[in-house]
Amino acid sequence: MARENTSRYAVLGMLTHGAQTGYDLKRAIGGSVRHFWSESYGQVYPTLKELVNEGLATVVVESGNIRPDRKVYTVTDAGIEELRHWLVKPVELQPSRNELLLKLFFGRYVPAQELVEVVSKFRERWVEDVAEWADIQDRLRDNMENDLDLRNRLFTLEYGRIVGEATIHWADEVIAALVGTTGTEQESSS
Amino acid sequence: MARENTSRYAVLGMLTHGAQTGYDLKRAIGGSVRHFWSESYGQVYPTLKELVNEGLATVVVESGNIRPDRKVYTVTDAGIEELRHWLVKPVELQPSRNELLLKLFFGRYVPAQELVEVVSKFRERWVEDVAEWADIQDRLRDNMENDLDLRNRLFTLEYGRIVGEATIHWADEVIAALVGTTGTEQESSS
DNA sequence: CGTGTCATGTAATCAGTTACATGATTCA
DNA sequence: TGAATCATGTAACTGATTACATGACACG
Repeated sequence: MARENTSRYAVLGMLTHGAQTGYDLKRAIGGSVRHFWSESYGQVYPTLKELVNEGLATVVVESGNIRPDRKVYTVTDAGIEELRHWLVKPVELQPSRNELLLKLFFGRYVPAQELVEVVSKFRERWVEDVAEWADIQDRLRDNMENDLDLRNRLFTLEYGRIVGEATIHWADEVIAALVGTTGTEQESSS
Repeated sequence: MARENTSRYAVLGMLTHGAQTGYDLKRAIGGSVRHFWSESYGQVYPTLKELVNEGLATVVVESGNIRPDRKVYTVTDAGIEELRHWLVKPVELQPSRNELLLKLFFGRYVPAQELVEVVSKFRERWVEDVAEWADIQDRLRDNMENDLDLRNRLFTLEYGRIVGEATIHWADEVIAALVGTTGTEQESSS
């Protein structure tokens, strides 16, 4: 089964959202979509080359005056079509690997107190993330550029908020339950 | 930075939870932890070999009477120690790639109606999953084997329920917002 | 008699990160 | 003067999946 190379679409999409160079692209991905996507240079540059080979983008080299040659990429109509085609395909079920849950599952090998600490740290990270996203959400709404991109972007931020709060809530429950059993002896030798 | 080879711990952990052979292990992972973990044979067999090389497990070949040689693995004390060591380490922040959010983010290139469909399918899958996990949760609680493993396992199922419900709730909001704008023209040509 | 289960594994390939390599310019 | 930013890329490696290869037995 063709494993879906989603990086292609992330790159293609960001090009339609104003990014022009590989460097640009990487920064843009580290910006507005960083809470749900990431790419490395080792992925971005080869992908751009491929897109050009396949006619989904064109490149113009801006050499001369400034620093290293700047390669400015532009999406072609075929590129937009490719993006559209991907957009309407139902999402693949994500690989679903959750390391924290795996640790909890095998949790009997350490004292409850240790589990509490691991879950607490996990919780703290979510608290920070949710706060950050809520912040971006507020600033975006103030900007009041009332277009489709804004609406869609708010959806993604809202996801972070809702799912994040649920995660925090779950962590609270788990911590409470574990603290309730502290003192209860965990199996501590094989 | 050492990328954390979590498969090792999944394999190690499942060995402590009753799995004995590679085949076993794969099935066990496809069972009780399938909603948050998965492994392929191509990962399981080499990992088992490594664990033995590192003294974290031992293997006894059961040849003779039955079909192909059955290789029965057992975790050593060092293996349990290794598992413990991993358990108390804070979880790495997950790569966080969410394809659905990426699609929403680039959503302006397709009509709102199409987005509604993509989100709806995503939602449906979560509804099924949550129902399934709630089911397992109920059955487990009835079994009433009141040990630590049960408690920890219920935590993982509870995660699925809470986060799943939040996800469904979010999807409802998004769908409602999108349906509210159907008819509003999306940009449909570059 | 064919399908499913038990049971092993490897080779090819893919997706992705990290580290390396280079180098000018700008700003504190 | 030294760090940050702009800007390119490649090579090595890792983690993981998929497809392939083999084969016997049990059950309907």
